[in-house]
Amino acid sequence: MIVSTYNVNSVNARLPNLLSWLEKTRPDIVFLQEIKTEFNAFPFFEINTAGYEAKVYGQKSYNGVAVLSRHKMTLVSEGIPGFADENARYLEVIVNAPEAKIRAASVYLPNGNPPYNDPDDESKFIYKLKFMDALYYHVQKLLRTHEKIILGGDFNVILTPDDVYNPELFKNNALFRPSVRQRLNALCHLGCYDAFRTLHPKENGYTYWDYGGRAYEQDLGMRIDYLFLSAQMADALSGCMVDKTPRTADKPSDHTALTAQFRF
DNA sequence: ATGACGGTAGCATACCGA
Repeated sequence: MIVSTYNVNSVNARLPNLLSWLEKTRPDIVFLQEIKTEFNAFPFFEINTAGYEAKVYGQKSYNGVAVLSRHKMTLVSEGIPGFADENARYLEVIVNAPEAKIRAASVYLPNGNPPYNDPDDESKFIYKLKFMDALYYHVQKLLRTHEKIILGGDFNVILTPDDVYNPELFKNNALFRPSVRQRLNALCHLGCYDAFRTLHPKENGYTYWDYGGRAYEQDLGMRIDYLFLSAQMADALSGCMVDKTPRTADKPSDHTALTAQFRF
């Protein structure tokens, strides 16, 4: 079984890129973030034709998450249960694959940096911390089920200095500040296994490169997209890789896909 | 600290992003 996460930076702007990658990779489950469209404008026809069912938690212009699956799935929750959020950032489903029943969630954490015109405004950062706290308590509950669980998405957190090209530059950035790193570490310590880092302790594993300044060509990137596994899911993990093909294709997202393989 | 760059809304330019 193949599971991927991909921040597409608009599913409609990325549709040819996404479809050719789906055809080539044939993942069983895909988590999408920043689809930047409401439910009614999601390209259901093209995705269904490619062989995928889609669950969509959309939003106009900003945010929006989806799960694609080649197997039957049922909706569990739009948004983190118990957390009032005006933005579409969390979508949880159950995928009934022939080899396993899997609880799966697409996650898009807030960025948290202040607007450029008001660098002292901490409100977005506070929202990020609250979102992370809500996610922590929800995942704590999920893990008590002892199910096969996978959370995938853009977590907007650089976990360690090895996960960014120049940690000094990001010292005060909302992606790297101690309070968000501490919170993502706490999530890991609940029993969420970082699929990529578990199998690749040395590789940088970057999943995002800025559009500008030839950042991709110089590998000036960061690792902010993750696949987190419950122990029951991690037991089946057989591979994990950053798939750079969608980032190298025409009209790329600024992120690329992260893919894991499982054998049950 | 600031701008490059790209996407959306909507028609000029503002907002968002990592």
